Amino acid sequence: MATKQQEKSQQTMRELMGSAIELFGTKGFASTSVAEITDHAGYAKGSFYRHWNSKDELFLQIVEQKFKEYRATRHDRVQKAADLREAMGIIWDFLETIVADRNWSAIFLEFTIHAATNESLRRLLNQSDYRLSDRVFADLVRDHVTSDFLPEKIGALNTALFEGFLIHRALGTETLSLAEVREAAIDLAVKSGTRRD
Amino acid sequence: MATKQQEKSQQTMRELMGSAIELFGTKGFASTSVAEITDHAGYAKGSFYRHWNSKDELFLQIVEQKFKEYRATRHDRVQKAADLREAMGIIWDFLETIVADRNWSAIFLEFTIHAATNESLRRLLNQSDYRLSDRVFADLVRDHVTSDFLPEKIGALNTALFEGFLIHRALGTETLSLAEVREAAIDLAVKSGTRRD
DNA sequence: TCTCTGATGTGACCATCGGTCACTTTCTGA
DNA sequence: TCAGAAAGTGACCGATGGTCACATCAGAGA
Repeated sequence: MATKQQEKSQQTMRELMGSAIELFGTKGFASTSVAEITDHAGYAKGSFYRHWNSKDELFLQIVEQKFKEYRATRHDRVQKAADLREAMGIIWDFLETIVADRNWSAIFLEFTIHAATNESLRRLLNQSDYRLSDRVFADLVRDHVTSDFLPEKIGALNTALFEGFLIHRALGTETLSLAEVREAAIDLAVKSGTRRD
Repeated sequence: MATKQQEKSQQTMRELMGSAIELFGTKGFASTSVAEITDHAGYAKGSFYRHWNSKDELFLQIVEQKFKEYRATRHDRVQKAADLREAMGIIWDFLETIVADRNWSAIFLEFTIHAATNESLRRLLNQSDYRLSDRVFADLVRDHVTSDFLPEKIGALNTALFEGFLIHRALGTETLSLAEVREAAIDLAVKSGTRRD
């Protein structure tokens, strides 16, 4: 179906994206220049802008792809939870998948803050394809919440605690382990999501 | 004591810093250029580098000053707490002082992430003069912790939740109110800091 | 009062950045 | 075969953080 030109174009995009993933992954978003990405892949800088309108746009595409991968390794398990605590455990298994991608969790954080000062980028990033979404979390726990605490708020508390932990890690603070944050977050969710007696 | 030259130099620094505080406060750290800061204060760009070695250095100085102000409005009350819950309440009064400085809490976040990728800047920022410190928090709650959960970890959980909330706010997510985060954080601290029965 | 020294102030200059565009090369379909 | 479209190129643009040779000025010693 695809013509030789289209094939070539997609091959170039793959090469540039591979180069970008490698460089972003080692140097971060801001510290990696477009020229470095193209040089490393053996192209001229202009080629980059044939395929993407901006560095941000390529990065968003990488984020989307990475989150798809994360979800692929975890998503099949999310519906089987019997209660809120188990649902939270499955959610934190997913979050641990992200943390395991050592460099990238810090780079997501970097890009998130970068996007916060840009209206349209911020709107894009708030979509669930590009980020942990309060809404997605809410859908996962909704059936198990017996209190009148909104499921969305449980999701928001969890993502806040998770991203706050990422900041600590990015700064090299070793006070908290992931396991401890996980336990605290789950306790918090169970406490607020269970009807008080 | 100070010669007229020293006087002049300090006056210039004050003017440049005032200009910087105003511009950072409205446009953020990255989006404010050194040339803008000096222009707005009526100096040439070179003058800036007579007084500071970098844009980062000036910003650190501003952060230090601002945290000193925050502490000044709150610090006198911290020792009076009767129990862990009350100590946490006082700590969150302090955190609310920071949140109340609407733009700046977002800008601290921006600079924190910016500093995370720079070894020496990161080390500096981890000092308590420039940041919420797990250690300072720990000292405030230590006397009221009856479980064997480390006070430092209580501090870290709190700052993580707080800074995670700042990310949500920076992205314009309105799911959580500050009051709700405060309540969750205090519950979390009381739960983990109180001996289980 | 004059002069020398060192601190303050200046703006042209530098390398680098994200992004643009006129141009060349390569491919496609009639 | 050949015209037009798409892919690839690199000089160029304006803006950035930072530098530096030079100008200006305050103040101590003569």
